[in-house]
Amino acid sequence: MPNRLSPVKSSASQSAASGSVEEASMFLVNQLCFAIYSTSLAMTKLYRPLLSGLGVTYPQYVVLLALWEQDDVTVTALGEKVSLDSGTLTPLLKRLQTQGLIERQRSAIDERQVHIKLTRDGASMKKKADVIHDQIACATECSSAERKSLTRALQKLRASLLAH
Amino acid sequence: MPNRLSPVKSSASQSAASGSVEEASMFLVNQLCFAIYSTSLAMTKLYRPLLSGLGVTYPQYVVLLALWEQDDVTVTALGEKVSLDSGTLTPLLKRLQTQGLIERQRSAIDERQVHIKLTRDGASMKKKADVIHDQIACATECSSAERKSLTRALQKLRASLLAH
DNA sequence: ATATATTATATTGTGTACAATAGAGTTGTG
DNA sequence: CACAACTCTATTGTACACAATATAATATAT
Repeated sequence: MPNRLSPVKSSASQSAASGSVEEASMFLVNQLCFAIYSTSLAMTKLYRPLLSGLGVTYPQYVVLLALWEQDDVTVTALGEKVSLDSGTLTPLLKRLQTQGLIERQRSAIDERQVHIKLTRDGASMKKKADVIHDQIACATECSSAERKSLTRALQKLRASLLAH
Repeated sequence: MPNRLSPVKSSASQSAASGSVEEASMFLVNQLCFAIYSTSLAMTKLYRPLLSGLGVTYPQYVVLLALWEQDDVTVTALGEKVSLDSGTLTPLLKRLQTQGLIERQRSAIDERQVHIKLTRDGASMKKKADVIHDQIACATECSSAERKSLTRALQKLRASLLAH
């Protein structure tokens, strides 16, 4: 059911790039922000089939990466590391818990805090994830030096964006 | 109500970076994919307050950018340009229509197609958006050449990712 | 000690993303 | 023409993201 749309004669061609185009930088595809946005989408799209074998999404994988690096952290500490707030993390962590990859334990010392710990399954998943890391690195068709350089440029950009 | 969490003594410190870390590239913050992901989040976070003045989100703004460049396009053509499918675009376009920024007209020639056209309001919003574009460019703290170089590197990376 | 402020996590509501599917419309082939 | 294959958009269901808010616990100030 194509909801309430008055049919009309379709006029194919139309205007292009109206207004003062100082140069190509005004075009959508040449905007830095769109490049970041669309590359991020492409990246998660590539990860999806690889991670589905582990039963996790890319954001969940990022949380696991953080935990493999430092286990037994609070939700807030984890959120700072992966750059997500409780509104995103709480349901995400519940899903990881349901899958038996992590445990959530409220601290007895400060009962506001919830400590996140890897289970045996969650910890052992690291080995399989290392393979995926290599597959993605290969798909980038970048040398290690290129990846490192691009990563540093993005880190610098991100810091500038967060400062404003 | 902190749902069913058995309280325990909190043990603050713990292991770090177990396993064979060839070098710093294994750390989350030094991974290219996380840099893209987190920079994309930081970017939309910076856009949000600026775009809220126009009453649109960043993805909606991207769609408008595409339409300012080429008006009267089908949903599929728009989707290819902004890299989104109908599952995302259909509800997004309905919101833009509700706000009176676009019109959706089913083609009489090929009734499968829906043509998206800017309204007067939608077209005139471009001027305000140009100001935002400049503000964001400023926040990047990058020179025009740096932005261009980074954009090109991301375009190349995205093409590689999409090819796999 | 008690009121106040602050902190940590959870909840609610809106808006993406996208896989999978549906369904109407069009095209190609015999 | 019949009819299968294909195209285009919409729908459904799951999972982020995040602002705003809620709630309980802790810290601070008086």
